[in-house]
This record gives sequence, structure tokens and C-alpha cells, in this order.
Amino acid sequence: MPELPEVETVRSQLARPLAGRFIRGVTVLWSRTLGATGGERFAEHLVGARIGTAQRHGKLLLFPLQRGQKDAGVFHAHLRMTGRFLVRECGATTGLWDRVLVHLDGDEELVFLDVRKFGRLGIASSCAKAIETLGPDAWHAALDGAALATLLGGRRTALKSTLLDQSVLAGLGNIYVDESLHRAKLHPLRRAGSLADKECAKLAQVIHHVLERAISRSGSSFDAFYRTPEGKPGDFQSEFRVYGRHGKRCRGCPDTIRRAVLGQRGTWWCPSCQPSPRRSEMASARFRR
DNA sequence: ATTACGCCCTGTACGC
DNA sequence: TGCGTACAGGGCGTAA
Repeated sequence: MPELPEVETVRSQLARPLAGRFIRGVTVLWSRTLGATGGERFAEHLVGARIGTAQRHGKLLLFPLQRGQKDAGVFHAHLRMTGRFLVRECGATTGLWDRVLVHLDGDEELVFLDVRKFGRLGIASSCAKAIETLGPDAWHAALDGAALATLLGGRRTALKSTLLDQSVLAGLGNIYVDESLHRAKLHPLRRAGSLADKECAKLAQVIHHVLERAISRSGSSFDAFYRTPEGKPGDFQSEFRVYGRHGKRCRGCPDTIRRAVLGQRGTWWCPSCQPSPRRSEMASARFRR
């Protein structure tokens, strides 16, 4: 599912084709994609504006707008499970899953398509406003061991659940959390606040490495849903060590990858590489099934 | 404060 | 073949 590496891939592929383009109109094909904003306000905010350089914070895409020389807010997009963007010529046949069309100058349109309709587009007065409820970006260079220790310090929730909490740290989803925890040799049920400085340093380094690596391979595709704006699948799934590998052999030892449910999420780990925490370092949350 | 659960959705995988 | 059902999951609202 689109997490930070997939969203970063989308951002980098959209930035160039969109920068400097004027918005001529908006067509809403599924109104709930606009959520509380509503199609009318969304169109009002966009039409006549010029798009700046696409930004990203966590899993949120940000498209700054300008009118004349003045900043005119942003529109933002969250892909959730199956949201996608592509740019195509105007007048092309509307796809079954097209939800919102943003008509650009030069006879092209930015298409937001989304099979499961969970994705959301919206507007905000500024990038800062749009991301105010989010924690720091997980790929930001400033996320070192000390910064991570500050974010996790004192928290009694399970490490995995804490890393999935976008208000703590923005960008990681189910895949990259499980992949990072395996590489850092940390059990998902560790109490977040129980990590030693050394463990935080390792985890921060691993998160950066995994994200960097996944971005370099355009993210992960393991079903028909995630495709880049250029229409290609990502490649990082071939480097998965735990995600979806239930019953298969660990890539780091002879043990077998396990699966359980933690906080309503499928969770994969290696019981040898990621040993169960001592009672004093265990969160109160439990695996299910 | 923390955790659970339902909701939003639809394609896919499975059982019979 | 073809139907019915469970399941996947990010974020949010609400309940316990």
C-alpha cells in the first residue's frame, strides 16, 4: 500500500510535469473523494491557480498553489490504500476508477484514480497547516537515534503501533514498519519507551536505510494496485524479509517467519532474530490469532 | 491514556 | 462454473 517510498515516487514523478501548470478546471466523478471539502470549494480553490513544486510529508502529497506572485494555499492528497495519479491528454476515455480530474493548460489532465475509494483530496491555506497533526517525516535526515529516542520516550504502547502512529512519526505503514523492525532485530511488542539509546540509534539508521532503498526501487508492488504515475510497478518487494513471508524461512537465520495480528494489523516477524521482550520491556498489547 | 471495533470500499482468494 | 463469504488495510470516529 502506498507508504512513504511509494508516495515519494509519486511526488518525484509528478513534480516536473505539474510545475508551473495552470489549472483550468476540475471534474469530480466521486464526490466523497473530496471529503468535507466538497467539490465546489475544491474547484474554487484550484481553478485559475498555478501549481508549484510538489512536496511530501509522510504519506501526504502537497501541491502548492500560486495566483500571480502570491501563494494561494495548497491542495493535498492522501492515497490511502489504492489511490493513484497519472497525467494524460484531455479527452481520453474516463477509466472505471477515475475519481477526480484536474484539467491543466496544454490539453492535459491530472487524474486521481482509486479502486477502493479510500483516498482523499483536500485543500489547506499552507503546507504547514496541512501537516500540523503529523509527526516529523520518517525520511528526514534529522531523524537520528536521539530524535527517535525523544519521539518514543515514555510511551507505553507497542513499538510497532507507535511507529504506525502518524502523529508520532509520519510516513511508515505496515510494510516498512515490519521490515524495519526485523532489520533492527526488535520485537513488535516491545514497549516503545523501553528502547535503549543504542537500540534507537540502530532503529533510526535502519528506517533511513530501508526507506532510501525502497525509494531507489520506486516502492513496493505485490498486487495490481500500486503503480507509479508512469504506470510501472515498484521493485522493493523482492527485498522483503518478513512482510507476507509467513511460513517461509527467515533470510537471516534458519527459523521460520511468523504471522499474528497486532492492533488489527497483520504482523510478520522472525522469533529468533526478534526475540520476545523481557516482561519489563513488554507492552501490554497482545498478538491475536 | 490506551485499546478495540466498526466504517469506508472493492478485488481477490477461497470453500462448497 | 458460479455463487457466497472472508479478508486486506490507513485513518478516523466512537465506545469501553
